[in-house]
Amino acid sequence: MSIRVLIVDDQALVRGGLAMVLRVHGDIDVVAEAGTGLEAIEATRRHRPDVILMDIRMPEMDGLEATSRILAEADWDVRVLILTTFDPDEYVYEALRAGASAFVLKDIPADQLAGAVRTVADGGALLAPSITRRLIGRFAERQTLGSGASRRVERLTERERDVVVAVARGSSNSEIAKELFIGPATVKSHVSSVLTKLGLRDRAQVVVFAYESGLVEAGDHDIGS
Amino acid sequence: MSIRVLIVDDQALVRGGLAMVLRVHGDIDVVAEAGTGLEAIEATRRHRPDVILMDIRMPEMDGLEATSRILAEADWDVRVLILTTFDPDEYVYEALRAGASAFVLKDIPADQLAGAVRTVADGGALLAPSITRRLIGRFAERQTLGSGASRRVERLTERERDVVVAVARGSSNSEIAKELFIGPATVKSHVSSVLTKLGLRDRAQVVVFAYESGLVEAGDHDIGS
DNA sequence: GCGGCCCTCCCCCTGACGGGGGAGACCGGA
DNA sequence: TCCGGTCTCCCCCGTCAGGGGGAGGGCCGC
Repeated sequence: MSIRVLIVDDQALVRGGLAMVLRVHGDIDVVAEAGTGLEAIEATRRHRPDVILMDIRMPEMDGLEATSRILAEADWDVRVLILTTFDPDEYVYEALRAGASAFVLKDIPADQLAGAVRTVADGGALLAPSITRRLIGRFAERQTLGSGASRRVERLTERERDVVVAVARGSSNSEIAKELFIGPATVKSHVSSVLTKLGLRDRAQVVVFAYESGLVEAGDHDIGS
Repeated sequence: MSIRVLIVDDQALVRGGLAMVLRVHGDIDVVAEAGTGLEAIEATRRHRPDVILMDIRMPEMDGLEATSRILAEADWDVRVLILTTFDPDEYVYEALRAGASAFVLKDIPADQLAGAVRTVADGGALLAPSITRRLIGRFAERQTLGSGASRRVERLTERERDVVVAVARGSSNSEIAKELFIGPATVKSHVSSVLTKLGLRDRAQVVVFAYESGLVEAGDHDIGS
């Protein structure tokens, strides 16, 4: 069964070129084209494509907005491949947030485009090499930025780390005492030694330290009701 | 000028196959092979390759450890392309942390391998589609997880957000007063309304909220001396 | 003009937090 | 064996944080 593709770009010439490039592959079927975000939504509803090649800069709703809306309302498996000329940071991150499965630049060789479409239709994801590089950079940074701080983490005893983690969840001393099955006085003394060892002043700074050192990570838990 | 490549894999047969696949491309020069992590380090020192195809599972130091060490000591531009059979999560993240530029599976078509080597040599990065998918997933999660919390952020006034950010740096009320050029009493009242509006108890929980909602991000600032 | 919201600042009060110092018990290494 | 580190807990005490309540001025919209 062939892959049903929708091409979205405000330049008819580009759409035609892409369609031509893709049609030579027997397993890819270009079912429709659209020139604006609104048209893309409409065409998606009507033709129910598997993969959408989406440009970003377009009149009447850009590709990112269209992507969000399409993915929000689609009740079948549709994947969006962002295909753009430039690669400004914000676009990439917005696109990924919008739910795009791929972000490739228009300088991609024609033969690789078909491969990209297949990869995306297959449930895979791919990014332009330069973007992958930045994403990895951001990721690796998150993992290593605590290097200065994590050296100090090692000065803490195991129990002290337990207390730090509990503090970093927003627990009070008495709550921590219950969590760890020890007395409140013990928690106090642990907190005190943590403050001394890390050169911090109060529990709020302990929370900051915990996040910055990677001891806890955003998303590990909820806060508030 | 051709790309100098070092192939590291504990199975001679695999090394031979990879070398053969790559040698048919005129711009790629396989300068050495290694069968263990230690040999990889040694071969890297001697041959100074541009790109290293690195297997993970090997006797005498695995590929991740070898990657870290090589990148730590190299005084020239060398990039590591991890080439493995499986793709367990931990390996990927460890590999990226170790500084790898690419992570591809051995099921990659032969002709794309050369392209991957060129991409990496060019300063780009690439990941197997399934891995890219997970990485994007993690990234998008980071961006959206604050959705529940960020709705509550909107209930705060601008000044209150200023205070929250300051609190999330570990500042005391009097310090915040100086930072914002207002009186300590004003800070107190802002903090109080923040606590009320967000349903929190103390400033430590405010810090947690700030990180979890994305109002501040790990890496935005340092803590302690 | 009036009400509502925001920002600014004040009072008092309670309680949790954090500093200082000490102590007993356990464990592992010198 | 004794010493050092860790974990447990105690007391006293000062301070800062947070709750409650109030107040004046500025801005905006009705």
